[in-house]
Amino acid sequence: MARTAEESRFSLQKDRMLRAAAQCFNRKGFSGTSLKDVAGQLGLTDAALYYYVRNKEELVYLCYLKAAELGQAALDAATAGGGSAFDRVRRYLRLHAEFMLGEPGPVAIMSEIPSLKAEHREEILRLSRQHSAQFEALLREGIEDGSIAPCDVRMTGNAIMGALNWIPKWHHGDPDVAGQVLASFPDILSRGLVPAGARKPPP
Amino acid sequence: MARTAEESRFSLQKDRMLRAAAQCFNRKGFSGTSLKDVAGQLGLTDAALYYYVRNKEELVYLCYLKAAELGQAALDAATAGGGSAFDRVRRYLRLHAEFMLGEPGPVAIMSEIPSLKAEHREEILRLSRQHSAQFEALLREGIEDGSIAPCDVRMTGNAIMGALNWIPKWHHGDPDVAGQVLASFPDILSRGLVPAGARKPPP
DNA sequence: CAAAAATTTTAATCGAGATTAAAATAATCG
DNA sequence: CGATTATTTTAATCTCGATTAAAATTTTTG
Repeated sequence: MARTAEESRFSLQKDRMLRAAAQCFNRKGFSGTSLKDVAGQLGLTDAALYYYVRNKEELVYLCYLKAAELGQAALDAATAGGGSAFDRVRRYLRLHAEFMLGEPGPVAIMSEIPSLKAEHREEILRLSRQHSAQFEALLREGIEDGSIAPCDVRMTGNAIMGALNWIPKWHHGDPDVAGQVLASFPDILSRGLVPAGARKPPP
Repeated sequence: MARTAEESRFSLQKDRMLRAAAQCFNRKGFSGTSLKDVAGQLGLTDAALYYYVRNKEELVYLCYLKAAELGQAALDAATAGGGSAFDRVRRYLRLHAEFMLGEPGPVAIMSEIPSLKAEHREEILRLSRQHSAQFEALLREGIEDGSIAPCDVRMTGNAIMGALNWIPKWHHGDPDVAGQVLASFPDILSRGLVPAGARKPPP
């Protein structure tokens, strides 16, 4: 069997597992979901999961890792496009919202950080801080180029992230709602960033 | 023993218990916290909790009930003061932020809703929806009196609630940070609500 | 102080879920 | 096809935490 084929098949299965796990963790939390729950969604026995993963903790860890990866990708994609910092922020808001609405929706689990073993926790927190820092840098850039009103970037970043991260708590897979979110969140969250005087008065 | 004295002492102890429980639930989630954890914080044995509560589920339920009560109080207090709808929203933002920063911080647990038994879940969801509805009504009022820019009130409400509810995830009891939150969140979250043209241009 | 009520502890039960090892099955390769 | 590897299941173990009943302790009351 070719190594690449082997690995691709393996990671396909593993990917399904991670999606299932993330879904469960989002619904019931780390301690609240049993391996049987996750395995059940895949039509497997709980013991089968140990073929892919060393233990339950590693399962959350991998979910987080993938979440971090996707989040980073969203941030990169938004930043890459060019335009004013404000424009890039807006793109990011859209992409992040899409991300939070998406099936695997791994990010919402961020509540389960305490369940990670110290080593993994450090790594995930580092990635998370890095992500925040990058977003805050973007805001700062916007303040300098004048496309964003001066503000406490740390707090503003936290507010925006919170609004986005909270989405899975009330969006219960309803596609109509998803549409509304995508249509309105970028506006709602970027509106407060517009510098005073840059808003066009009503006609 | 006078009935009132008896009850007040009882509820005092019970209150301590609920605070401890809420704190644990926020940290480790429902399934993640053992009764021993909660009891430990009170210097009691796990079994002692059963004197105050029928079982673990009732513990979360009571936490939620208290959270709903406090949240409602904040909303009432903000609404009572009068002023434009925008002013009332701002007061609410401040009070809600204080609430989320406060010691018992019971609200963040909203993740644990699935752990409630159907009957309790219904009640809590009802209260939660009622709270949201009231806030949205306030936004709608502001749109009508012109103090708030037209928007999708449902989504705007969700965004603001999310930003507030997420606070406990990153505020780890640091009093400095608490100060920054109170100083900036009302601004940050209300800035986007200001109608176009109503913002004073820079001098 | 002694009885009654309130509060907490001890000790025991009980099931659930994580983890493991060995066995069974399925897939792939030469 | 037969051998080898990959995947999953069975069955067993083991710990932890919820729950309960009975006993002990503390508090209150008359």
